[in-house]
Amino acid sequence: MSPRVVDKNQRKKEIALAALDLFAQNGFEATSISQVAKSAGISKGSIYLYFRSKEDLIFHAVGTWADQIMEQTGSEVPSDLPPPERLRALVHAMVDVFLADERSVRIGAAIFQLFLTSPLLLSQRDLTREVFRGARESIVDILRDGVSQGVFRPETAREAESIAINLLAYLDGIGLHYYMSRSYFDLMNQVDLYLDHLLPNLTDLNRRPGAHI
Amino acid sequence: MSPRVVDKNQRKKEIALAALDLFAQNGFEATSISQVAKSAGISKGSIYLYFRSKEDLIFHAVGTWADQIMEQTGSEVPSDLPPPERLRALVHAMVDVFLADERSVRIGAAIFQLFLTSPLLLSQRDLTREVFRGARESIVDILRDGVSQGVFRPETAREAESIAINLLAYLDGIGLHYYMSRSYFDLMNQVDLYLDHLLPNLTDLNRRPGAHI
DNA sequence: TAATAGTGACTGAACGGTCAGTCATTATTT
DNA sequence: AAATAATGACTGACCGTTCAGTCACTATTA
Repeated sequence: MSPRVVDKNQRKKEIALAALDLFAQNGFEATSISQVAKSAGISKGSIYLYFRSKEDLIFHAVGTWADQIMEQTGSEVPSDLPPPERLRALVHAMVDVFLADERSVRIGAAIFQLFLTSPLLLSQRDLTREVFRGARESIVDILRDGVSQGVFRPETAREAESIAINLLAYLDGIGLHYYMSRSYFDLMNQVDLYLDHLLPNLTDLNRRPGAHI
Repeated sequence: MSPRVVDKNQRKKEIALAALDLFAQNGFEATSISQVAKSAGISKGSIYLYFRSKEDLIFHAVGTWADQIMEQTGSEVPSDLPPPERLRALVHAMVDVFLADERSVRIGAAIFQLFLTSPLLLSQRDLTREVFRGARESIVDILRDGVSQGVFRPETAREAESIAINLLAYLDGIGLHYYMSRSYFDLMNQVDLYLDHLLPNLTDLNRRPGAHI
């Protein structure tokens, strides 16, 4: 029935990954379909055998990227550590997987801008929000775990969501700043400083909140 | 002998401001000169009487925006407060001026991406780095001031630069996340939580660093 | 005052180039 | 032969940029 058989899904993924590299280098708009085709070693027309439009290609490229990030981060954190160290290990894994790879930061920045400028494009199935939700839940789990073990202050459970939101926002911010002013500061040192300032607030059982003013 | 005279600089600023709105909405690349001309109420050709190129227009638009931001932020912080409250006031001012205005966050995000994808374009006179430097120095000044007044721990002086870097990175990150998932969390609450977790580390004179693990 | 000459702001058509997307054709398999 | 995969020339739209010409206004002249 059918001649030369190609694994459509596999090929789709290959093209998406080739596209992802170009997107990371030049952004979505500045990357042309012709470039993607050349980089993937196929013709321009063939792209449209696998993707309905450039928008569709962007969507799938971002999707495969998000999958990779989620997979890698999750598999790097040992689950038998005490909560404070587990939190640190998770953050380090996030930095290793996401922030230490310039390509990922570039893609992240491009996605951010896409979100801000044309919300309709990605918000339909909002993939990236899924990524953030996964990361946020991992952090909240550790915090709640620490409270029930008596290692973290009880208030931490109530603030867990907000703490996670701040932590993830910080990581994105420091990643952007890092690649804007390369070699200006040490990325991991900054991240550890953040944790050094955060953790005492969670562990010091005697500290009264708001006592600093 | 002489025809109608317009204030070239004034007109230039008007066009730049009109362009800025479009840039904030659609990003730099997706905004065409025709759109800018239409929005500014002049013809396409006239743009090139005031700017050498689109790149030149982008540069001036970002410049006027940066000037506005710097001006507004600086003028909002009373200088006679004790350092901890002064730091909080400065951060609040930054949030008010920069983060509470969606347009500014959008422009910021666009600049970030421009930096990452085509560093040559803006890095020539790197305006935005100037903005960050100004903000960073304001924070460092407050921290050093607090140490010499005996309100902040002596170590704070040594860490001042790193603390400022983290704070600014956090603010950018939380701003981006805020406008990505609108109405999901309260911006100022999150920022105050960050400060609540930071300030005790600066003020508690008895705390030993790194004692949390 | 009235006519005119001189000026720079401004215009919009046009240009070369690039883009996303299409489709008639060819290559490769069963 | 039949069916599908793959191609790349092609299209129309739009881009940034240019430029010859127009216009509104003013200074000078009569």
